[in-house]
Amino acid sequence: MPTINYQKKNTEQKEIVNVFWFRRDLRLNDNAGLYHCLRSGLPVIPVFIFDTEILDQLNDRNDRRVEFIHRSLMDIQLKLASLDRSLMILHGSPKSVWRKLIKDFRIKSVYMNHDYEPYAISRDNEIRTLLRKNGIEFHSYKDQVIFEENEIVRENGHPYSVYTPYRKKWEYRLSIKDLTGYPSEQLIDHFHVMKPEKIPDLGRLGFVKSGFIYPEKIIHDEIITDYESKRDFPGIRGTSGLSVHLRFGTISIRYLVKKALELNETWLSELIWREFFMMILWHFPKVINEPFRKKYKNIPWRDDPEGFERWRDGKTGYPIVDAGMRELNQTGLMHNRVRMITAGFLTKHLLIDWRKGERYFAEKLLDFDLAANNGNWQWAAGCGCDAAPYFRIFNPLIQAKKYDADLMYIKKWVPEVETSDYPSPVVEHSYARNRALDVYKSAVIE
DNA sequence: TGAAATGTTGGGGCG
DNA sequence: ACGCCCCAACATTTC
Repeated sequence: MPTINYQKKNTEQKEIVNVFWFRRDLRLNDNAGLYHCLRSGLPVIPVFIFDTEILDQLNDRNDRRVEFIHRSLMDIQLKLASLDRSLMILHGSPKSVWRKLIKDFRIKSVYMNHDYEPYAISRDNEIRTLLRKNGIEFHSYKDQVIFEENEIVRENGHPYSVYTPYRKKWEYRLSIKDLTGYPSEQLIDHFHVMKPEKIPDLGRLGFVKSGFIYPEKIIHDEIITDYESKRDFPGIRGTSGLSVHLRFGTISIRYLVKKALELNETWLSELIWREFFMMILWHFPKVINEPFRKKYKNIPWRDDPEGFERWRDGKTGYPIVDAGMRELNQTGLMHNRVRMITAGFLTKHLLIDWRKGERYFAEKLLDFDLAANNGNWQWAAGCGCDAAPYFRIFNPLIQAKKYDADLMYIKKWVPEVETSDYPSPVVEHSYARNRALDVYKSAVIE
């Protein structure tokens, strides 16, 4: 029998481990990839990488998302520490960090969950190649969505570009097994025993605290049940407020869909919109830079730095628009109806390129998700798949009257609204409306 | 997930 | 009682 001498001296004492890589799935319970990893039979080292490729691009050192991630990691760490386990927090480019991990540990397999954005796909391809070169297995699982890009397609195999038939097929395809949870939390003792590592504070990551309020992770059944009747009123608590938890995976989509089936069909539909836009981005990554519908590509957007600034700072002179922008600036969130109104205002009333608004939301939104943000901005601009026709223009005064009649929302964010300090409208509504109609009409190729 | 413009209807005031 | 006008309310079309 031949002797295989495969152990190098410096790895001789090292235990073989598997690694789980946390990314957009910052939770211990019902986590598909984590579950499979913990069942692998080897001790598991959980890692998170503060990716400098992403962090270095953030303009603001006061970024609520970094703080949200930081807080979520602390929650995980607290739980692990109570069992003498530890999350490993690393900082650097994924490639350099993985090179180091490969050196420091004797890794058999690396587990993670699929991540679908273009950057994540290329990052994961690179890491997969690196691991493979080093003889390490790579396992990735569906976890972030119920159905992936190719699971809900038309009869001819092509992707949908209209929401309603997509939703119908999605609901038709859904079965109990798609919602089965992964009891990863019950396997916590399969993590490698190690001394709990201290999580570096935000300052060491180059960020500052923002006076950030962690959005609650509680599902209030009554809010979901009353969703249709209350969701359009920004002055009351009518939406679930769970978007950020979906964004970072601090809550499981399978659990939320189960709740939706129990409580409210319309709310389920919102969860399906999320997968619809993810599917669109996956199949048509060009939408990041271009309108989904080509015939909208020649709209002569106005160059209007002052208008943009007034929109950005919540000083347009339209109370509902200003309230929304100030809510965004102050909290990192904005009520969904108001997102539609503010996006419509920038694209239609100011005729400013939707990409500028998209970029601003991307910078500010705590729940920022590339697919949803892009899809919804294109919807507002009229150039997206299944978008509102361009001539559906919101009147910000009517919207305010309909959805914030008592000024609860407006007064909260624009306290000076009824005083002389409040600016006059940046542009008169009916003038702006007609201008938008004219410009779109002559620029859209029919 | 719109709003404005235009058309229609019907009740009531009034000659 | 009747026709005419006004106008609110609702419906339809248009952007």
